[in-house]
Amino acid sequence: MKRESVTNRLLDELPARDRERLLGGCEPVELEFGEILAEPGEILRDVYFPTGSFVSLVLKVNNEASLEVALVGNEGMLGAPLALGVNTKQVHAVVQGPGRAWRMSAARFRSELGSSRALLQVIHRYLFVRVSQLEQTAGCNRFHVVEERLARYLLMTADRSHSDRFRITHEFLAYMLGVRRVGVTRAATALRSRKLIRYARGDITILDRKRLIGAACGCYRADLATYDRILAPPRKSGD
Amino acid sequence: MKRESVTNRLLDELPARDRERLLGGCEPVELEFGEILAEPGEILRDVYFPTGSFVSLVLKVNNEASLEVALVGNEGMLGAPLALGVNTKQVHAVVQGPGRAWRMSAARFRSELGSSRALLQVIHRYLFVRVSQLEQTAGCNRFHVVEERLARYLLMTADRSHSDRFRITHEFLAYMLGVRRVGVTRAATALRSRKLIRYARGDITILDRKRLIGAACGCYRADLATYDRILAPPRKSGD
DNA sequence: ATTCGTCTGTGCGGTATCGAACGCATTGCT
DNA sequence: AGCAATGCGTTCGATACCGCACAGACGAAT
Repeated sequence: MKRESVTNRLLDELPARDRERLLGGCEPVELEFGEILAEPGEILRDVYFPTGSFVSLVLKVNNEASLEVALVGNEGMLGAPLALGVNTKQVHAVVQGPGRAWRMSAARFRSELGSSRALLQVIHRYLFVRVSQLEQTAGCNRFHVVEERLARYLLMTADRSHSDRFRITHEFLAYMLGVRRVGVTRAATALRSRKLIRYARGDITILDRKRLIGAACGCYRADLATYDRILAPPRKSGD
Repeated sequence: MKRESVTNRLLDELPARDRERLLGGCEPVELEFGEILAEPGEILRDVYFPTGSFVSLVLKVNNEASLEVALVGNEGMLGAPLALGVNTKQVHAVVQGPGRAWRMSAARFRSELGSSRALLQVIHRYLFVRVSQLEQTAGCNRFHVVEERLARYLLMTADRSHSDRFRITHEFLAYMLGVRRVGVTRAATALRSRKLIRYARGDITILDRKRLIGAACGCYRADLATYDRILAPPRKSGD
């Protein structure tokens, strides 16, 4: 089910030479579910390039409500804002999918940004994608019903876990979507009754990916399109 | 009411030498209400540094609903993502407050970014602020009621128009907040009955700024704090 | 085997907002 | 002066979601 030797797509974009040097400054780490990689206000010590793992960035509002503002897997990285010269986080970074990642010290990453023009360009483009997807998510949270948002979120999670089956509870989903747990249960029940998903005690399986995409709002497809358009070729006039 | 000789705060951050050279590449323009400066998918031709004017960035969802994702006045600029090497917009840029702005060609701006380290740093920090405020807005749209959001929005507009009195209709506010016009009317009526604002046919006046801040959600103050923390001194280790 | 904690399902009343429709006042145009 | 357009206010029923509460079902630990 789970593909082997998953790599990081940002690193894949780099020329072999730049990638090798970057990886030379990285160490492989195994991230565990629930691990906190950063808290708001902290100085950012390390950056992460997930390969098998993925990380939720969660915003807390009024110290009670919460909402996920980004989901970072092997298509991205944690700590990209360092490229903007700011070394603090505004949000919580929580490991949602356990697995491997490359870790590099913030200082080394900044130094690498200075040495590799290709790296800078990729990170810049990735930041742009993140902004675009954040805009999309803002609209999604405002206009789309829980069931559509849940479907979108499950698809995003499946993509980043490289599997149609993964672990996540209704409680956790509620936390990420900024709704009540009961709201998730209702939406999940609806999706299940349509045979799009199956689940039991935190073990979720996507049964019909195509139709689940249909049940999700267009934001899922829009996110994918944005990523492909900005981060994949064709390269135009340089950075 | 309206202060004279309003400048742009990003430009103000630059050393005099860099600012002068940048302004040398700019021309002053007078932006009119409703003018469209950019549409999604277009190639970005010019960047703008508003001084007296301000511009709404509006996201369209499903070609029907709409939502403002940023409000750019003399505290910011339009076209900052060029610094990320991407020259297209995802959103609509509509002039909401008429007035002056400095305009510069996208090409020249990119060239200036290469020549002025101070400029690059300021733009980078501004981008970070925009991301943070976007995250805040995403949460705001999800959790806060229309009345709070309206109060916040009026305060933001007042700040950028450098006046407690400005023109904006309920219809337009509804468009920006992503709610029905009737929803705005109800919220506005409530604020008026509390003597926080006064309005008639698109002519809005903030009567009690302090208490209006109290009526707004904390997102307004949070945005201001983020801006001051990131863009104002103290400068730390470099970009 | 029993207990306990976790995960999921259901039911109830309350509320913010929606969609649609209509009335009225002011402004601007001819 | 007359007329149309614009801006604002109100009402109606519908709906999505909320907060709270409780009940069953499964799994792990003692």
